[in-house]
Parts: sequence; C-alpha cells; structure tokens
Amino acid sequence: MNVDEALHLLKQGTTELLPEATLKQKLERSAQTGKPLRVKLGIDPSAPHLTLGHAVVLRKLRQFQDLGHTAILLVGDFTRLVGDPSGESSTRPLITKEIIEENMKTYQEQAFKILDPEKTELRYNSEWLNPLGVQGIIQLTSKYTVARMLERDDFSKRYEENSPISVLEFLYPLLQAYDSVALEADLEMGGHDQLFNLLMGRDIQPHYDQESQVVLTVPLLIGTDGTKSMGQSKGNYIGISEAPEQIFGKIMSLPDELMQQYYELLTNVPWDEVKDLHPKACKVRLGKIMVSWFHSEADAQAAEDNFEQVYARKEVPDDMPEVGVNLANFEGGSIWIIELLDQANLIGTRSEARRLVQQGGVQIDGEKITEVDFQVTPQNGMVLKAGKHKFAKIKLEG
RNA sequence: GGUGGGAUACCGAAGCGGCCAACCGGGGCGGACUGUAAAUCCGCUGGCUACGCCUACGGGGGUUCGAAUCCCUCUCCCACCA
Repeated sequence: MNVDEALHLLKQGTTELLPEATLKQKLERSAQTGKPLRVKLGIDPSAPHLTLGHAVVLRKLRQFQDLGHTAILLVGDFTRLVGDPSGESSTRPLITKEIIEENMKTYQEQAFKILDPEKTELRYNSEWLNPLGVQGIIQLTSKYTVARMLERDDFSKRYEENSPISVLEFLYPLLQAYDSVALEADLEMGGHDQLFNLLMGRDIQPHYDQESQVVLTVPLLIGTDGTKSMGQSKGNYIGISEAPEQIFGKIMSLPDELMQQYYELLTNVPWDEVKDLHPKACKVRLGKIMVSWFHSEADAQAAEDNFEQVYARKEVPDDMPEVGVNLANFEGGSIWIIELLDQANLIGTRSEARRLVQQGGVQIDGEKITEVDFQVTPQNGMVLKAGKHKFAKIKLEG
C-alpha cells in the first residue's frame, strides 16, 4: 500500500485529521526510514470496561498497526489519581492505585481483542509525571495561557453558565499534552471530545524541541439511550467484555435510528447493504457481528437463539436460577407471593414486588397473579416470572 | 475581604406554614402493541409486618397545634465587587 492509499484509509471515519499534510510527510518519512510512527491513545482507567465507544478508536488504532506502526496505549494512572473532573460532573470519586491496576488488567485483555499485542506499547503516565515534580509542572503551566484555555468549548460554556471550573481542570490537559512529549508521539487519537486536549499536545511539544503530533479524532458513538455519547459513568454503554447475550440484547434495544452510525463506525459492512433490511433483521445482524468480534460465531448464534426464545416468542429460557424453598418453614404449606419473590431474589424491595403484582408483571407457570395477598403452594419445578425477563425455578427442600 | 444567591427524591427542577411522600421532565420499572429489549400508547416509581406506621426536602437547634416552607447556627457551592 502506498502512502496515498494509506492516508485515504486512515482518514476514513474520522471527524478531524490535522494537519493532513503533516501526516503524509510522516508516513513518507516512515516508509523511507523504516521507522514506525508512534501513535498514542490515552485511556482513563477509572472504570473496568472498555465499551463499543472505545472500540471505534481502537479499530482506527489497529489500522495503524496493520500498516506497521506502533500503538501506544497510555494509561492515565497519574492523572486519574489526581482526579479529572472534566466534563459535566464536578468531582469524580478518587480511586486507588489498586483499583487502577485491577482495571488495567482487564483493559489490556479487552484491548487486545482488537489490537495487535506485538505492536502495542503499554505505558503509564505516572512513569514521567511523578518525577516531573512541582518545578516541572510550573514550567509546563508557563507554556499556555488562560485565554487559550477558555477557548475550549466546555470551559467557556461552563464559565458562562456559572458552573465551577477548578484550576485542576486546567492542569489536566496540560499534563495530557506532556504525555505526548514524554512519549514522543507522532500522532494522537481520541474521541471527538478530546480534540482540545489533543491539540494542546501539538502546541506543547515544540516547547520541548519536538515536532508537533498529528491529531486524529473519531466520532463519538451514541449510547444505548439513543441521545448521549456512550460512557460508563452515564450507564448507557455496551462493554466489549460483556456476556454474549448481554451484548446482543443491548444491541437489540438500541433505537433503530442508531443503526447507521453503528454499522459505519464499528463494522466493515457498508450501510447500503443493510439499510433496506427490516429494522429488526438489521439489528440482529449487527448484534451477531459484535458478538462474533468479541466472542465467537457460535456464541453469536446462541445469543440470537436465546433472544428469539425469551423475547420474541416470550418463552421460558433454558436455564434460570433456582430458588430453594423449604415448606417446613411455612404454615399450611403455602407461601406469600411477595415473600416468594423476595426469596427468589427477583425483586429489590417488597414494595416494588407489590407494584409488580398489581401491574400484572408476575406469573407462576404462565398464570398471571394479580392479588397482592396471593398464597402460593410451591411445587418442584414451578417457574416464577417477574417482569419481562426475570425468571426463577422453584426447588423444594427439606 | 465584602455583598447577594443557592443546597429538594436516581438526575434535572417546582413548591416557599397545613390540601406534601412532595407538581413537572428525564431515567427506571410494568402493561398493551410490534417479526425488535426499537417506536408508540397507558400506568407505576421512599420503605415496611400496609386502609396504618416509619423515614425523608444539606447538618444541628428553635418558633408553631402543625415546617421542605419562618428564625438561629454550621457545612458546602455559585456569582459580583475587591
């Protein structure tokens, strides 16, 4: 593949690639010298899952690897320890080093479902930020102005809205920029919300006698709620290490309108090929592609079958948790329906269970129960259903 | 340092002495519908040993027959001025 073809490929599915000419130069130089480009991607180790949102960038990173370049997965362990309050929320909970390390273990595993481990460099920014010291940080802060800081969209917005911005938040992008210095990054990529931070790296590097990195951003994947970008703190994510049925189910529950974006950002299937399918079929296909990607084709098929069985045909799943019931503990050999639901762990609170019963969401062996005071005479193998998809099977004991 | 504003349930946001377990929106849950766990429509949404009881409107104290609502104080936050 020649440089122009590579450039064309790399540019696909990006929202920004700046400056393109510089990337071309870098690619050319790399081709001549045989020295791979260093491509940086920072990840926040605060939550244990990588999501489909990450998968979008990771795919892009993989393309660089396939062209022979080096991927640098940068873990912001230092910056995270300091606590990054960036975004809407003011203060993020502090987490410990142990948790970060724990998370990282699973991150690596997950990331390598997409990346080539051979061409990946895993780094922690505490490596250079710790020794940097106050002096180093002060020096760093002298290289950027408050006015430029306020250019950042979410800063200016929050400033106007009178919501707080801590000084720490100004520091955060600077430290991130310094990471690029330490890593001698040729290019840094990220979600589109990272644009400002990435550009700051460009500005800072020359102060340390380095060539500026190229900046590449990809669109933010919309989460399962259909409105906000996918993120773990927002609870609207699909994790790439989730169980096959989970991934499949979550895909199926995405709003139909999201399909185009998901196909374009996460698959090699052209949208034209699937856009005329029935919306359900379109989603099923996507769901299977995703499960196959992170698990296997067999898992994908199984997930689909399970879905059809439980949700489409509303049948009882093959396996479900069992509840042990000891009749000796109950007078007259019967048990209050609310009590039973509670024991089966199908509900959060008993008030919730009452509502569920009143609203017709509880069934025993397919019979709808509507009386809150209903007394059940348990039998072995009785199937209890609470809500749309929570089941339990009764097992007599004693 | 000064002045003013604010803190309400999972989130956002009303209420400003009894009609408040607290309007409304989001979220969540349930039901109906559907070749989707999509969309749409309807309902529910503090807990409990449940026609009653308990806990709740930043923390503590007070006024009152009665407070989320009034007073005092503490904590935290925001803005403006310096």
